[in-house]
Amino acid sequence: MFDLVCSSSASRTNLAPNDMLASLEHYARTSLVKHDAALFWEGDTVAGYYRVVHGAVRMCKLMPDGRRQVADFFGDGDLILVEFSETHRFTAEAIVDSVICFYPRSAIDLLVQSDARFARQLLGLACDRLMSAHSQMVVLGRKTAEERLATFLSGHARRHPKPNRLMSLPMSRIDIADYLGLTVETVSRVLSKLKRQGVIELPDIHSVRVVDCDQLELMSEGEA
Amino acid sequence: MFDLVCSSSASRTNLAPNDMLASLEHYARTSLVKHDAALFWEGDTVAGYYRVVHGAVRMCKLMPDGRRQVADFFGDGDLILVEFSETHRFTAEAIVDSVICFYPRSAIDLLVQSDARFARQLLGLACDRLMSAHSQMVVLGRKTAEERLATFLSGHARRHPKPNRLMSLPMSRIDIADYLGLTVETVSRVLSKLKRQGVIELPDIHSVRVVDCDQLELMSEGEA
DNA sequence: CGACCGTTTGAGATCCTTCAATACCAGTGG
DNA sequence: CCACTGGTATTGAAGGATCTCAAACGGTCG
Repeated sequence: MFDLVCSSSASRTNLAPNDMLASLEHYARTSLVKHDAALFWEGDTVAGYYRVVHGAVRMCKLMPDGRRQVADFFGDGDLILVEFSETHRFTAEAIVDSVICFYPRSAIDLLVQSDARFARQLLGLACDRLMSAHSQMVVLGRKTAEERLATFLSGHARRHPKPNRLMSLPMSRIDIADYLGLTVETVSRVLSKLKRQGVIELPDIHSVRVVDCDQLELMSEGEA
Repeated sequence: MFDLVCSSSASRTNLAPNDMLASLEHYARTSLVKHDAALFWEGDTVAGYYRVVHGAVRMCKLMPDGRRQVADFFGDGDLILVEFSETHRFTAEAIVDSVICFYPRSAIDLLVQSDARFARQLLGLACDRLMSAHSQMVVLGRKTAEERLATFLSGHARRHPKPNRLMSLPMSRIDIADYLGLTVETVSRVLSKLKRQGVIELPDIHSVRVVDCDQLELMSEGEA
């Protein structure tokens, strides 16, 4: 399984987590996390940091009455950047069976303290994530259901460019709904509408083919 | 005016920006930014970093049709952490006449590269902000108008504890609306309702007294 | 004073949610 | 092989929270 640790390539950011974490591989422990199992729960003590070697992870928060918000999705190669606080403020769960690499907190902290270049790279990663988070606020605060789905799909297409424009959506409709601040029904309705309009195709439940990428981009900003 | 640079104390985070930036004061330039004037615009080249010495700043994004989302507010002492990208992805504007300190990018970059401790502190700041951003996603994606206002007010009260619970809201109702993903009218209506219920008082347009803090906290999670 | 701008309040419209029914698919056991 | 079952997804109809449009209010500044 260890060879999987260095197998990923497509990162969400321009940074290379593999380079960045190369000096940590000595301390890393890789494990398999089953579908819907948690990497950690909100309230848990921060024991270390996780990287998705292969699979998919959602980071979410639950309100007392059960309402849920998915703050972010992580795919192959992504480092789950957590706060420097004592306890986790969010729950991380595997969307599908995933290979997860764990780095003890002490190792990361030591490296951050001693290696300015490493700290710089982590900082860059954190700033990129912060920017993405702020962009997502525009989605949640100001966009219509159709614009939200268009933003989600075109963003996904941009991050995971595929030869035939067929990309996989490992997460369920509920996950998408909770990520976009909508209900499952609305997500389903809008996807059906986009399909009817010929903007996308839905070969199977976890696949989307973006037929008209430009149109999708326009829709994502309400310019269609 | 230079003495103002070191005057602030109440930070949003547990880090001390003043300590952190002490070694940068040599390169810093302080200036006055008028009410509603921009520190920088979306699309501008990132020339450096800004810190609010005294005053208040909003960071926001505009959609093509004029819809606006305020991603964050910055108060006395806050460092406006920007991405390491070439251009600004958001616009920063002064909410009131503000004293703003500017640090050239080269100086910060150099320090980040050379001083692991400094980089570590910036990283901590970035992670804190990231966490706040994720929390705001819950607000924007899943909370009702009443819960949003309650969250905003109790969060503000927690960050700016005042002896008589009288805190200032320098931003306009529109700013609050654009921060919470609501309309001005809804913000106004909910504030009136909270006032009627005796949870808050509104001595003047830019002041709020939190009468029942516990109730507000409960309301912010939909447990009232 | 009077114009202006931001805020508050009211009434009707709308988009999304809620509730409900149906469809679909994989797995299981007869 | 097929019926059964549980879970997820889709589709429909009705309701509701928030938005939109509109008017009144209130403070500020010339």
